[in-house]
Amino acid sequence: MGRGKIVIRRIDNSTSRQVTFSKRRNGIFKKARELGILCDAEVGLVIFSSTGRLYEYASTSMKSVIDRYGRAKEEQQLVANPNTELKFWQREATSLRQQLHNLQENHRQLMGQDLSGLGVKGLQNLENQLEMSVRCIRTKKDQLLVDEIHELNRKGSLIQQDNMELHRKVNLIRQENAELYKLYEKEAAGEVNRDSTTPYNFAVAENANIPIHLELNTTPQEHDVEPPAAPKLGLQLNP
Amino acid sequence: MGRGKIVIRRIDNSTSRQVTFSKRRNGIFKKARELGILCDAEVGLVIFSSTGRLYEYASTSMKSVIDRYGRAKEEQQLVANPNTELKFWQREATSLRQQLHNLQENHRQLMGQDLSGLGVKGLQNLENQLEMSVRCIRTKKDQLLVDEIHELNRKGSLIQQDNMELHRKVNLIRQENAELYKLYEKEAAGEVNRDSTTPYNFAVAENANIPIHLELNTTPQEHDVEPPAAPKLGLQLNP
DNA sequence: ATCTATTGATAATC
DNA sequence: TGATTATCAATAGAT
Repeated sequence: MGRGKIVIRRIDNSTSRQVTFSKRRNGIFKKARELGILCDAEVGLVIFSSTGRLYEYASTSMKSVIDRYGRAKEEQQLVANPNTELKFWQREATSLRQQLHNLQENHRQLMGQDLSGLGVKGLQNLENQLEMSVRCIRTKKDQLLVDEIHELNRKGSLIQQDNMELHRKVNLIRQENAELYKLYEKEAAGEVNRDSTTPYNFAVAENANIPIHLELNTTPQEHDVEPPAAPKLGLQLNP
Repeated sequence: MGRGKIVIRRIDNSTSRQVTFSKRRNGIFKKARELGILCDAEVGLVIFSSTGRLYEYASTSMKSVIDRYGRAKEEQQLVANPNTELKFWQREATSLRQQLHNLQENHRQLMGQDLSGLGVKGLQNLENQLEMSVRCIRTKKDQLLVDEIHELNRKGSLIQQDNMELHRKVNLIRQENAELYKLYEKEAAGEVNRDSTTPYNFAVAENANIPIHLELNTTPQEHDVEPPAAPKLGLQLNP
């Protein structure tokens, strides 16, 4: 792949050799990277130039690659100490990596990707599973909304009770005042001179006839597994 | 560098991924070998496939490369100090466990379980994601079914053509026979004595009027992303 | 470094 | 898998 064909043998000219080294080094690093990404592989590449310089590429980390290599080849003599605990953790990591890999595959399929390995049957199963999930989630969501509505209704009820209580008290006080007012008028008519100052200012009746009418919908929303329409958010009032 | 350009991202289809892995693995090994020879370099290449299989190439020996690498990086303590090594693996396991845990949680939620940590907003997101997944899966499944129907229709068309061809031939032969029969009758009536044996037995007309009528639905199913109803499986005939 | 004519690698296909 | 080929990518050689 160049202006001319070449035979694969050591390039004598040191300049050409270095130039070729540079070009091909970049090429092979690119290839290594692409292989790692395209094929989901762990790749480690170490190159020492003829001048002794080190160039390296690793899709994960060189340490990870070399360690994994050592384990794969069962050459733990690289790790002079055949430590049982060390082995334990290495096996643990391997196992976890495997689980992670499986779960990732599963996860991708649940996300609707990477479906090429599945037939109609498998896709049907997946679809059913997802629909079941959606039902669960909808149920949960609806439950939350219903709970919220109940809570709001409960608070509303309390407030309404308070309100009625206050209303009752207001009425009582109003009556009381009305009576006091009558008493005062009578006294003022009989004895005008005894006390000309008006100690109290009765300004009660003006607020007495507000029609307080707040009724909360306290009947709970029926909680179907699949409600015919999405429940409306918020407190619902029946005026 | 192939029939079509590709983008460098993980290949979804696991078969293609493996095929590509095989080809590119060979390619990169060849490149590594050539680089080593042409440029007088020491090269070490380690590849773990996504299934965990190890492939390796070293211009000298992998041990030599790794040792030299270790010396070059002056990280021999990683291999020498079992304590550091142990800690590394413990951290590795912790990290993997964490990833696994996150993914498992996510996975359970995608399966409609363990939804208690989510609010209405989160549930809505989850629901949307799942519905997107279901759409992907349905699209894929429908495509498979539609392909199957097309294939059946194609085969049906071929058979029908065969059938019509045969029908045409039968008619030709029937005509021929009818003419031969007339010829024979004429001869038998005019020269009764010359040849009294009947050499042929014409029994043709009885099968000639079978009404062959087989029409296949050759119009392809429209392939909407979201078909209004699930397509019916199998070959559809228009009688 | 940069530029191309070429060879080489490989994606798609069977 | 293993071959085949149309294409794209890498690179040898020149500048």
